[in-house]
Amino acid sequence: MSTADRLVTAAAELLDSGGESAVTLRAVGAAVGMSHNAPYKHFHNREDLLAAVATVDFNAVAATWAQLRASQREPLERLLGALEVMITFSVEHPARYRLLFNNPSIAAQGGPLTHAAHRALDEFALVVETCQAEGVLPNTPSSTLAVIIFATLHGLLDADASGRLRPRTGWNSVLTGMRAFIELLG
Amino acid sequence: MSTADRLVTAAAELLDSGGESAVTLRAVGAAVGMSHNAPYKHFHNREDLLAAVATVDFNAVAATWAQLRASQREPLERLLGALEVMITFSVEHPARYRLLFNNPSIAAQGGPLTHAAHRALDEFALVVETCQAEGVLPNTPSSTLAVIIFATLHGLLDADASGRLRPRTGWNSVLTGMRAFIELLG
DNA sequence: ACCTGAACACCGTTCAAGT
DNA sequence: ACCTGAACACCGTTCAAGT
Repeated sequence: MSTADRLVTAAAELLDSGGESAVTLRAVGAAVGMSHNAPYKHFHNREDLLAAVATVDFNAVAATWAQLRASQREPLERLLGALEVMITFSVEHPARYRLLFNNPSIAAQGGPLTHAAHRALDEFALVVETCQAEGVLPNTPSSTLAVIIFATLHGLLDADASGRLRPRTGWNSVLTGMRAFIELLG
Repeated sequence: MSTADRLVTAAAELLDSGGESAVTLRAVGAAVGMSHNAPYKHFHNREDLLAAVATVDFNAVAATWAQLRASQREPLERLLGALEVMITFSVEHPARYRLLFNNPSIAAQGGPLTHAAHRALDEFALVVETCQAEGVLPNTPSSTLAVIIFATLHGLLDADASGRLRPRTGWNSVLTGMRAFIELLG
């Protein structure tokens, strides 16, 4: 495992355990047994390191979705499965989820991160397309429908993270809301 | 205008001009001609000051929506108008928008902020209800439908802020996407 | 009650120096 | 090429002191 990879892993673990503010270069350096200056030999700055974490996570999510697409489950089950992957990730790694979808300054970096984000959303769009081909979802342009569905998912996750979802809807999970939403579409 | 109000106004202006990182207590203090320590006499800490900005903004949005509801426009136009209010706010005050809907640690503070957020979302739900009564929107429980619509709006705004909306959909604005979405519902 | 200025324990980042 | 340690210019927050 390269030093760069170990730094990214350490940053991801710090995000999980203490949130974004816990990811100081000093803490990252200490986690890999180096000085607080070591990250600068592998990343341009702190944001660049965080972007590397996001890139890894986008690729991991995309890979999970690709696996799901290759499975033999029913189209609608595949879509709900894809949503569940994202929901689970946001629950288990809230700070890293925010890095993926709530951080304009990091998204603006472009480069490999943008590429990974595109790849992930393309994979999601393919799952949506399968549902459309089977008549489970309306026949609007698949790229825009995928964006709408994903936007709704993200919006519900954010509302949930802010504690504004449960008291208002009574839903026991974001997935319950997404089921209701997909039913509205179909 | 009380010192507390001036501090909140200064913080809001700093958010607009330089984003959240520009809101240092030293900058806020200087903006009102006081020391960097003055805010502590009116707010518990930096987060508390930011929460006060969010509270003011939630109330302003709620007031605009209330005005819209009292107008004599068509139900669907009122809904689109309500969406446009939020879109405009997010474009003109991106950092303050993120404070309202993208900041779990601030939302978790509870108190007047949570109250203002509820008031705003209640107002939005009433606009949705009117559309349902007129048969423009499906007849699901209005509180959950309002949450779904708002979640989709927020998701599209976030995708737009991350630069991931236009290249994928070609929509010239988030409102275009919301029109497509509402058409899907109706 | 409200405000100031010094002080403290942090940060990210830069730079000279080492291997 | 990779890494270290000192240094710099910041932060939020605390505290003693003033009015």
